[in-house]
Amino acid sequence: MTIGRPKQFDADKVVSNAMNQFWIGGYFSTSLQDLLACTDLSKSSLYQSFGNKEQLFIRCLEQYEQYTDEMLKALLHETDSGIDFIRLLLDSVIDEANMPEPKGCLLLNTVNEQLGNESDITEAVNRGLATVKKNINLALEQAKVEGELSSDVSSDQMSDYIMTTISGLRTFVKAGADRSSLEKVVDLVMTTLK
Amino acid sequence: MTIGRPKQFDADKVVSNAMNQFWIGGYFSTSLQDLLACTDLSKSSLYQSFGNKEQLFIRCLEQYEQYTDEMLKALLHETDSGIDFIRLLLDSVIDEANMPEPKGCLLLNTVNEQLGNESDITEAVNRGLATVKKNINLALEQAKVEGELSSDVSSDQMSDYIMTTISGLRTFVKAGADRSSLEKVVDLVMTTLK
DNA sequence: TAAATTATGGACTTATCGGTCTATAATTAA
DNA sequence: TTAATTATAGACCGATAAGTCCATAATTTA
Repeated sequence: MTIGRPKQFDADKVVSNAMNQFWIGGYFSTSLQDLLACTDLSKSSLYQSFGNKEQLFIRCLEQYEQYTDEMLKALLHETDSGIDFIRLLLDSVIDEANMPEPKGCLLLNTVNEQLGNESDITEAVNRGLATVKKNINLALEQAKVEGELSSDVSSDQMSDYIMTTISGLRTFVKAGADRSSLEKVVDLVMTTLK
Repeated sequence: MTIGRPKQFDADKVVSNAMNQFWIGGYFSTSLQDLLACTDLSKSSLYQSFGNKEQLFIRCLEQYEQYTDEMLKALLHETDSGIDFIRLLLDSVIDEANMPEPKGCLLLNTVNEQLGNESDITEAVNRGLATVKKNINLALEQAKVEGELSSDVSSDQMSDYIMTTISGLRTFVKAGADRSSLEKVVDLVMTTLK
């Protein structure tokens, strides 16, 4: 048994709250004050339990990766076809259009923050993006089996392409683009999948 | 004639230097100290001549828009076909891949900074993006005239699509993606243009 | 040369940043 | 009940942020 006062908080819940704050505000703009407020932790507890802002952020990125992985796997599982999965994915991206403050994707947001030489963060982000890509790859492979996608095309190349378009769409959602114009872009992207 | 000591600096040159600093570091992370260093201005001169950081930034965005517009017009003029222009444009985007610190596009960088309610900045960014899109649109119209692009496709829709892919490519350049994989994505994008 | 005008240098202000440290409260096993 | 251990609150720190202000230097016209 461990000796001493037990933790007064659930670490996963703390990370979850911090993750949402980082998601909304970004790494740089999220202050320690913000983190203390959304986690209901004291400064000492946060530093003692999570090290510092950067280490907490990395835990948030890892939790985000895990959540996203689960979400994508569930979506693929409940979708009839791999192509439909891609379509649903792209639609979900532009669902944020015309919303007051679209959050986008925490991983892509972080890439675009240009954090420079914070290599630990960069690595966590790239692990997360690789996980997303893997799920897209799975969907494309499934589409090939289903005969909806030519087996000639490289799933790897195509999943890079889908990732790229998702990223672009997310940026234009943030730029305030109309949903209707983004829908037309999605239509065009989907024509590539055949 | 104006009375008093004349300005000791060229305003356009100051804006140009500041623009480069913002381009490298982003709006948020570029401090007044950085701006004073790269412009060789004193704090008083900067505030007296340019108002504040935000107003200076907006002038930088406008200069960036102007430079980019000139650059794109020149490129289109010296390119044989509208399709070649698009290809060259996409290639130039991924030319930054595997470079130590890719700067990307100042306008897209700014969108991704999520500056919230700084509406003057948002407007300047969207003006700039509209200018870029207009040039892409011109190239697509030219491609139609040249018979390289079906007149059935909507240039407006297609230029939104090209803008989206450029944005996505820029993000993945920053994420450290290989040039070779990005080239394959560009190949896939180009197949849409026919 | 004098008066008017503008540019400039730099001290100063207020706020906030991430992070440290110490004293104390809480909880455990023995 | 005591000793060990951990959690917590909050004062404190140095650095830096954007921005203000005033005295002074420079240049003009008259």
